[in-house]
Amino acid sequence: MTKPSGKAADVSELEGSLCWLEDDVSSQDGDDSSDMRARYGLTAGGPAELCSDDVDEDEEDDEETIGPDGEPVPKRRGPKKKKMTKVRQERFRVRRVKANARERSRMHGLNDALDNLRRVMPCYSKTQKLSKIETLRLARNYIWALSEVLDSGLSTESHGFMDLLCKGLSQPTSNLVAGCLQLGAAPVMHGKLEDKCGLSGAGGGGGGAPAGHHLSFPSPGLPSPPYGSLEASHLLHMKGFKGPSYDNPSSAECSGGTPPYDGPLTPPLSISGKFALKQEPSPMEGERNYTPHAGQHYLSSHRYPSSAMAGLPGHTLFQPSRYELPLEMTFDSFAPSHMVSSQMGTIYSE
DNA sequence: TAGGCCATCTGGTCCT
DNA sequence: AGGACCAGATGGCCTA
Repeated sequence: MTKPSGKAADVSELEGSLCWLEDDVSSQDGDDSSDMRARYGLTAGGPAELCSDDVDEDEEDDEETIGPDGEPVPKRRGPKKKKMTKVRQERFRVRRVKANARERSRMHGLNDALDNLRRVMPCYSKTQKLSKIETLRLARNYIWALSEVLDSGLSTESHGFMDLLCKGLSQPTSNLVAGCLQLGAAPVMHGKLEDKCGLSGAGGGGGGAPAGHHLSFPSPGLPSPPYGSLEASHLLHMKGFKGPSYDNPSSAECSGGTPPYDGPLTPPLSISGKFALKQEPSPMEGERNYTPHAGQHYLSSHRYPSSAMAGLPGHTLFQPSRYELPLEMTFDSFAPSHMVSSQMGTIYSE
């Protein structure tokens, strides 16, 4: 998956040449070092400069330098930089390599989380992946739209719902989303559940869609597929579908697609809290006031349809929490294959 | 071919 | 000292 990076190759070759070979480079006629600095964006204030200090240090040692006017120049303040010995060079190189590996790993983790987020978006397609930025935008819109459904009774079949979903998205993404909503969901459910659980029926596993479950959105006159697919398991919540018990632990084995969250047990879910605290202006602000309850409704609606939830005995809403859920955990928990997660048991208290 | 998207490397900063 | 996080730079790939 990792494609070879020309720069990486270059850098690996150059590794060590910018700094610890400064002596050699600077002694040559050509301006190789400045070329390399320019090419890789190293500034005079950067490490190359530090290397120069090292070089100077070698020359100056501990003596005070003499300025051009013959007056002694005071020694530079701060900790004296150590000479770049071979051992230090090697140690630096090893450290850099390790740091690169960590950074790669970190970014992979970030991308995994983003992938998990993509999977719970209303349009998920393995072939046509949403870009990172569009995924985040759509996720925000999706949460917003669902909260509208619960708070304002906005119909998931209305233009307004789709408008909310597509707000701020690029035209291709908007088309994708609209196309998904247009197509309905049943086939997708199959694909996803089969992927993760080897199930062939839409009713198995976490939640399941009723046979023939279909959303019919007004045709916006969009271009033809290929589009991604509407995630049926999301919409069935919106439509009040009451599937099999999500508390059934035996269904939890379907959650193999995503690594389990190793962190502390779910704190009181706080999406609402996060929304309540949000400061940045949004394109949707001014259209409605976002209340902490919206997020709670959202959470609840993913576990139980709102209509069913209303009848739950003694269910209580959670207080907004200072905790923030890791993104991948938050959405994993809502993913169809994770709806049976035991963590979800923390949503309600009786 | 330009532009968008992405992966990777890198140095800086903060924290433990 | 070392790890996590971040942002900038760079080059590759893909598509209109």
